[in-house]
Amino acid sequence: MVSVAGSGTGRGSPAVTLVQLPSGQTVHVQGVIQTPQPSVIQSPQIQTVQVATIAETDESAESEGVIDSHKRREILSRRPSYRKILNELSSDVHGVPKIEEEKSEEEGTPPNIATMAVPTSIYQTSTGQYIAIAQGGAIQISNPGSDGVQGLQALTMTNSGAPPPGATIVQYAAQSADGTQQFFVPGSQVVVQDEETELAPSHMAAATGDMPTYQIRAPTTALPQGVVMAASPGSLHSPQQLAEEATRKRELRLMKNREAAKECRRRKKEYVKCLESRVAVLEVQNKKLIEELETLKDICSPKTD
DNA sequence: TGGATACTACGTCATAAGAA
DNA sequence: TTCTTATGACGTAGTATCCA
Repeated sequence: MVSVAGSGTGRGSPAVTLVQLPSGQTVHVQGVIQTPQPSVIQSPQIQTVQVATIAETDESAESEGVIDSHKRREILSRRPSYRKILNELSSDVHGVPKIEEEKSEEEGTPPNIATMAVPTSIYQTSTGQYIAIAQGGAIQISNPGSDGVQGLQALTMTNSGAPPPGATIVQYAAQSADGTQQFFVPGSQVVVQDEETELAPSHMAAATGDMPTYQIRAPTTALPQGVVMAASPGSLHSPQQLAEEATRKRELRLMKNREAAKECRRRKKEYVKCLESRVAVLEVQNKKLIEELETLKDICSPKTD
């Protein structure tokens, strides 16, 4: 018979178990699990209730037909965020990385992702792209339908070189540009994609490859066909302008939400990866514990020849 | 080879949670 | 209180895999 008395099971300190052998000898055994860890699968009780509710509603939906989607949404949306769960886990358990906050992501921008400054104006081109003019003058282009890395592109204003008088060469860091594109920026200027890159200074063309160039010009008398001119904020009078402003706001909101959703999915993937690695660690620990148990059994019940 | 199914990524909507 | 952000849910499209 082996009696086991737990001690030192406080958080952060390795658990030392006092094992009393049949011979009266006591052995201090240090477990491989260093802290009492909550299960990664552990979730607030409400989540379990929700799962049950989902199954129930699904069944009832089959039998009764249509269910109240609002009610279901209300039930489903009570789940705490995975980031919160993981970060709480991280604060409890050493070794579980926290999901990075937005701040840290801004500090360390991935090389392929353009810096996203807070835009002051957002415009939509005739091809459906969004042009965000940041306060610093940076122009960002977002392609709807493309992913976050390729969809958000930064334009670098390069006034250096030898642009034509009154024109600013804009480097368009697009990975693919199909067709001629034209769009406007505030200040009654027009951004026009050059048909040939020859307009760009040769040193710039060499540095950017086949990158198309854009010029910001004073608008000509006639607007080019297919160009969507966004209304300047702050000068709205007619109902049509108000409607346009509302549309613009909606597009901006959608664009922000689109990016947020992408980011959210990225974090969720990260979260799932963390859980998976945690499971792997726990499985190893479990294995070790089983081995430890076998060893103790061998010690406690020596073979009688 | 073509249809069925599964998987993945995306965009949008609704809403909880937090910030201002 | 209002605004912004984060995220679950849902529908859709593209792609991969399986099977007759």
